[in-house]
Amino acid sequence: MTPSAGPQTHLFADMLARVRDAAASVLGEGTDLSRIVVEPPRDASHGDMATNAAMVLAKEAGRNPRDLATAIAEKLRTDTQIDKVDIAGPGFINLTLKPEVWPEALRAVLAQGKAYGKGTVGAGHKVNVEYVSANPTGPLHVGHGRGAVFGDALASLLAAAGYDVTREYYINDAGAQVDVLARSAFLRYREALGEDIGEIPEGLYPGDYLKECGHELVNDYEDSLKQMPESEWMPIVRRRATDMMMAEIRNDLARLRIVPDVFFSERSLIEGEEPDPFAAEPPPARAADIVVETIDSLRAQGHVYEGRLPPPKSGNLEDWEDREQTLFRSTDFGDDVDRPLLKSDGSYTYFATDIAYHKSKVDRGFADMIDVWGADHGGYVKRMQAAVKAVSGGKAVLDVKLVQLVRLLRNGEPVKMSKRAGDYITLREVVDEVGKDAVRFDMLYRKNDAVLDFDLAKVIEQSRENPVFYVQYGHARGRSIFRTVAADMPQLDTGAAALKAADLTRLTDAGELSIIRKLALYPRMIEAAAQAHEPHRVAFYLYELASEFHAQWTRGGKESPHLRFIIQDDPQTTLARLALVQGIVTVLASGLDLLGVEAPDEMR
RNA sequence: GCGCCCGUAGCUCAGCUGGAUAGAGCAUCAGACUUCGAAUCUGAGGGUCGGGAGUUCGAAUCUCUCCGGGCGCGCCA
Repeated sequence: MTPSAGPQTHLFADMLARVRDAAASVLGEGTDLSRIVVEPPRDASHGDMATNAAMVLAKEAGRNPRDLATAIAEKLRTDTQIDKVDIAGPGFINLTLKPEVWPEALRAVLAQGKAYGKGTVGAGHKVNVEYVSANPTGPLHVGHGRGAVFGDALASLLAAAGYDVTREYYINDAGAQVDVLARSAFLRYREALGEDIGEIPEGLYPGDYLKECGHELVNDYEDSLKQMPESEWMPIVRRRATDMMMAEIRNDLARLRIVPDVFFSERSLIEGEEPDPFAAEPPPARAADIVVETIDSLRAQGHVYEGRLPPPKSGNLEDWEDREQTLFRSTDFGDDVDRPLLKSDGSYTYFATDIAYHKSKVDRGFADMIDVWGADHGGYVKRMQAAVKAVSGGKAVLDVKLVQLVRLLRNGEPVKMSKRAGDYITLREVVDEVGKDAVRFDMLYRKNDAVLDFDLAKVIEQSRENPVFYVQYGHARGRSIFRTVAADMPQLDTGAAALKAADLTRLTDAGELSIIRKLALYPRMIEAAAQAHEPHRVAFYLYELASEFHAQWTRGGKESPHLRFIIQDDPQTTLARLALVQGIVTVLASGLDLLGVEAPDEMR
């Protein structure tokens, strides 16, 4: 196996396999090797890679770590790709690879191009990533944007790791809130007919965004809706209003380069309406009420019963009424209390339809599903995971990623917002103001469970220190080298084939070798970030790679001109260094693409 | 009261599923542009990883317990 054997493997995975073989040959087959890790050492002077194999296996083997390390090291010393094996500290095995490994690692980047870093850990696994899933009752705000960006980048990351990914948006179009939306739209419809509607009553949506909907209803129905009782116009107006809102939301998402594969309507679970109003192909016929079906099936398995719940602990008992109701036995699956499926008026709780929805994911073949929710839904996680267990017979796993709230600031001052008053900053406004790339990168440059301060002024004014421009500048700078060399050394062939054939052993500078090591780490980073469901790792990796590149660039200043990437009278060295730059540019572009951020050729 | 999340440099945050001497950016101070792009780089100072106990070869990371902050706790979604 060589490092360039293809996307199935990479330097670290390859070495991990070798270390496991060595460990197995010392301790015998059947040893648990799963905890062994091969990673870059903290300190480069320790070598190229380090493994904890001896320390992890010592206890089970009943040997002391240093002795075991000695035995494993002995095996590794025979490996053709390993130059030096040292034992250090409590039993680390430090590996120094043969010098020729690194040129090959860089050549693998050049050979694979955009495919470099793509892995296969997810091969054969379908994953459903559900994100945003906002009520279609108003424009998206910045908090929705964070969930959307996070979910989208996570989906891209999983796809890069080989998973078969579906990006899904669950339209909450069945609750009381969309009825409120419809009444609000109906008011705008009357307004469009010339009626003086005065102040928007308390409890309805006051935003101007429904005025257009009112006009459209007049165009299509004239004043006929006005003659109908609410029960008749409600379905018409509701459908029109939610469709319009969803069109707006899709537009907002598209501006962030977010395009879900599936829009799944909650109402479709209940009424058998089209589940995806935007589907290219008509949906398959459905049973009239999938929620009933789901509950019945759970009841048949003994997971649903009629019973009573203790009063809620929130202190607010005003509306509390002790009564027998239909409950899901979620405590059998790890939840704290059993959860109601029906409201007192007989309609489904949100949870009930959500169970049916997640069952549909199971039915569609997803054993892995990820939901991206706002942090205020944290109390909902256990019951949903319980439901997924019940509905899949324990075969499916739901991971819920909670996205913390976004504090919108301008020059450090909180931006005042009130949804009730209808005066809040929309996601679209923010994207228009600071740009898609800054929004996306900023939101991905943090863990999902950390509160995010998003300062509109700083994102623009401090653009010089903004990480997104730092990384993009790295890419543009790399591309500019190729423009320069084309002008200064027109006789030099810098095509892909020439770069691949370059004499990469000329890359001997410590900075150059460090960059190659960083590039070699990329596939491992993708794999780990995908398995941990942590797209922010990609952003940090890119920042570090750009940083090493910027540093290497500046080293070739007037103190050490021999370290420049372009050496006019040395075409061979120039070519080798251009190959390195190409590797950097390739990985930067690839990583930025995962984050949905552009990789510009220039940014003057 | 219970559950979940968070607490790391003055500020904003990483810390690669338990590894070696805890790292970046901003801010502060001192430096590098007749340069392949200075939207860049080099260096310095700055830490009881909220406190305490435990688990083990080894803890910012796992367990317990306090402290402090956030979210949630039928018929909102």
